[in-house]
Amino acid sequence: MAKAPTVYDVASDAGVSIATVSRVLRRPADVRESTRERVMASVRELGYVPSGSARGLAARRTGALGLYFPGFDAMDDLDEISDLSANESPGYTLIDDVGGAQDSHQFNLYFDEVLRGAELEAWRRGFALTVAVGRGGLAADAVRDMAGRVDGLLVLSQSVPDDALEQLARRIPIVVLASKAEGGPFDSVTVSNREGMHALAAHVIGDLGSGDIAYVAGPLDSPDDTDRWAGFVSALRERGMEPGDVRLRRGEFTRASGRRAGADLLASGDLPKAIICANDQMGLGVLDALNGSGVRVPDDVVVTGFDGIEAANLSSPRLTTVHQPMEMVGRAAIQLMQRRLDDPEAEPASMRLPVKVLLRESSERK
Amino acid sequence: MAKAPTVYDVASDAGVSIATVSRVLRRPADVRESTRERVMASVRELGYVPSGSARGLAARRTGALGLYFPGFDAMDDLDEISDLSANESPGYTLIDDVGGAQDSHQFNLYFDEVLRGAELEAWRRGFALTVAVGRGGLAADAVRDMAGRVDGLLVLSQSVPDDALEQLARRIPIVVLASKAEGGPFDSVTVSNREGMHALAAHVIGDLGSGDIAYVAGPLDSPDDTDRWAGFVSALRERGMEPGDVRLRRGEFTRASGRRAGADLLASGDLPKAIICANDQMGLGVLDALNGSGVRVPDDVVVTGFDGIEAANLSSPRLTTVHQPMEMVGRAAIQLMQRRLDDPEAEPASMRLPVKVLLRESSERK
DNA sequence: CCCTTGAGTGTATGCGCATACATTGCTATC
DNA sequence: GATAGCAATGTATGCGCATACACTCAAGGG
Repeated sequence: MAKAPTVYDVASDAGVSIATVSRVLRRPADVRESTRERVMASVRELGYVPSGSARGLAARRTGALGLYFPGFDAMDDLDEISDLSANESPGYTLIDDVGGAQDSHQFNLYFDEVLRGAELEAWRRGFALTVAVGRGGLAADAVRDMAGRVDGLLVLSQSVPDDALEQLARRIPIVVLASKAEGGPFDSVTVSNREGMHALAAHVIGDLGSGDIAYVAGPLDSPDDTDRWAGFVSALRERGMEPGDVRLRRGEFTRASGRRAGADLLASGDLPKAIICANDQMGLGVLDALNGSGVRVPDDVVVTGFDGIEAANLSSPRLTTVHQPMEMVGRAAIQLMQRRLDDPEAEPASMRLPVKVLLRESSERK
Repeated sequence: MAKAPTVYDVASDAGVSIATVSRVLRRPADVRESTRERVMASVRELGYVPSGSARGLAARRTGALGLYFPGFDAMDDLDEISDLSANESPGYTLIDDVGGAQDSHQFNLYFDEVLRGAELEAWRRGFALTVAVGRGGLAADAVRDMAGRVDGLLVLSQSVPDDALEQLARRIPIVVLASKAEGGPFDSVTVSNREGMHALAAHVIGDLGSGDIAYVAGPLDSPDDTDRWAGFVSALRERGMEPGDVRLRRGEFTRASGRRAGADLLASGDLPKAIICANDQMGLGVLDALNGSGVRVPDDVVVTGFDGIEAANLSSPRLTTVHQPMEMVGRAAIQLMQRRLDDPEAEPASMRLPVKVLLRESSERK
C-alpha cells in the first residue's frame, strides 16, 4: 500500500497548482478544458482519491449522515468465527429440520427497512450514510463519536438518553424516528399507530356486532403499545364500550408470549369473538395456539396483528394487520434532515406517515 | 446551531493547552487525574465533540470501514414522500388484501444480513460502518468517494468493475464478499455453495433411488449459480449419472420463474421424482405450481431450494434448502479486514464459510 | 496607446486535531 | 545540596484540502 497520492502529487504531475486540481474536481466549469483534461489524466494515472477527512475539515461538512439504532444487548455472543483454516472443513452440515420451529429471528427487520429507505434517500442527495447500532450501556459515547463525523444524525426514539440528545442537538441537526411525541424540540418522523389501530379495531368491532373482545398488549413501557392501545380504546368508545369490557393480556411483543396468551384464552373455556394483538409476532403466536386446538380462524375467532411483517403474510390463515411504512420512515427522516440542513432556523417539524390496514384471512370471512 | 467548540475552546476554558485536551481524550493515563477532571468538566460544559474530519486527517485513519453493495436500479421510483402537511390526512388506508399475493419483495435480505454481521463486528472493533448501495452506472465514482473516507472497503463481488477495484486496492485494503474465485488478489469471503449443493443433491439422489431429476438453474452469468451447478453435477457423477440425464430449466432466481418451471414440468405430463432448484425463490415458485395441481410434495415429487430465506421456512410444505450464513459473511469480512489492517503485507487470504443443509418437509417423508 | 474587464490560474491560509519534541518542576540519589 | 531522571504539560507542526484573494494575460473600449 504505497503512500496515497495527494493534491500536491497530482498538481506537480500535471504541472498546475493544487488549487487547480481542487477546482477540476469540485468546480470543473471554472477550469479550461485542456487544463482539466491534463489534470484528470494525472488523477487517473496516480490513482488519486481525495481524502474525505481533509475535505471534511476544509469544507466544514463531512457529506455523511448518521443513523443510530438501539441494539439488542443479548445478541452479542461474541465468538470469533474461526481462523482461516476453516477452508479445510467439509463446508456444510446436514441438519434434520423436519418439524423444526417455524419461529424465526425476524427481530430487527425494522432496522433493515428503515435503513434501506434512509440509504436510498441519502444516496439521492449525495450523502454517505454511516450506521451504528447501540449495544451495552455506551449509547451516549457511541452516538457522540458518530456525531463528530457526520453532518446530521438520525436517531431512533428512546435509543439515546434525552439529555445526551439535547447536548448534541446544540452542535448538529437531529431527526428523531418513531418519536412518541410529535411537537418536541426535534424534527421527527412518526407513524399513525393510533389511527391505524383505531381503524382496524373499528372494522373488527363493526363486523362482529358483538363486543366479546380480547386485547393482547405489549410491554407497558413501549410508546408504540401506548399509541395502539389508545387507538383501540377510542374505537371501543365509539361503540359505547369501555376498556373494562375487554379481556386484556399483556405480552412482550414476542411470538412465544402470543402463544401463551392464546393458550390462556383457550384454557379459559370461553373464547372471545376477536383477539386484537398489539403486534404481529404476538398475533402469530395466538394463531399458533389456536391452530393446534381445532378452533377455526376467522370463523370462530378473528385474530389481528400490527406491523405488517413478512411472516404475517405467510401464515395460515394470513394475518390481518396494519402495515407500517418502515422504509418510508427512513426516507422521510432524510428529507427532514435535508430541510433542516438547508434552513437551520426552521421550526421543528414532524411528519406522520400513513399506515395501511391490511384485511386478510384471519379476520375476513369469504 | 452555535459554532461548535474545538479543542482550543476546551483548552482555554480548562486553563490547559490543546495537547492536554487531546491527551485527556485519547490517552487519559498520561494526564494527572485532577487535570483530567478539569478538562472533562469543560468538555461536558461546552458540549465538545471532537471533529471526525480533523481527527482523521491528523491521525491518518478515519476509524470507519465501508460496505459497498450493488443495488437494484429498478427500485428507484423517485417520488418525494409528501410535504409535511401529510399530518392532516386520516393516517391510514383500508385495503382488502384477502387472497392477496403471498409473493413478497424479500429482495435484499442478503444485504440486510450481511450488513448486520458487518456492523456487529465493526462495532466490536471500534470502527464506524459506512454503507453505500450502488445505483445506476456510477459504481466507480460512488465507491471511489467512499474509499476516500474509510480505512478499508468491503465490496460485494461483481458490484465494482475489476479495474476500478484494482486501482483502489493500491490505496486502501479491500475485502471481496462472495467472491467467485478464491485465491484472487484480494482477501475474500466465500460460502460453500458448491459443497452445500453437492451434499443436498447427494442426499436427495440417495434417498430416491431413481435418477429422474429436474434442475432449475439460475441465470448463466451468476457465479452462485455456477458453483451450485458444479456441486450438483459432482453429486450426479458420484452416482454414475451425467448432466445430460437431467432435465434442465433455467430461471431468473425469481419466484415467478420458478412457477413457470413448475408449470412446464407439470404440463409435460411426466413429473420427475425430484426438482432441485438453484435458489429458494424458484423452489417456492415450483411449490406454488405443484400445490395448485394436486401433486403431493414430497410424496410425488421432492423439491429443494437454496439460500435459507425466511419464506422457505414458512411455506407448506416447508422447503428443504441450504442455508447461507449471511451474517457470518459480514462478520468474517470485517475480521479479514482487521487482519489486513494489522498486517498490510500479509498474503491475500480467503475464508470459505460452511453452510447448513436443512432437510425439511419438501424432501423428507416421515 | 492606455485602461478596464474577465477568464484562468496561483499563493497563502485555515479548518481541528494528534503528536514529536521541548520545557518545567519534582523526587530520588549520592 | 547538586544532579539525574521522570512525570506532566506546553509549543510547534503537519495532516490534505477548499477557498479567499492576488495575479497574469488577452481582448475590448475609449
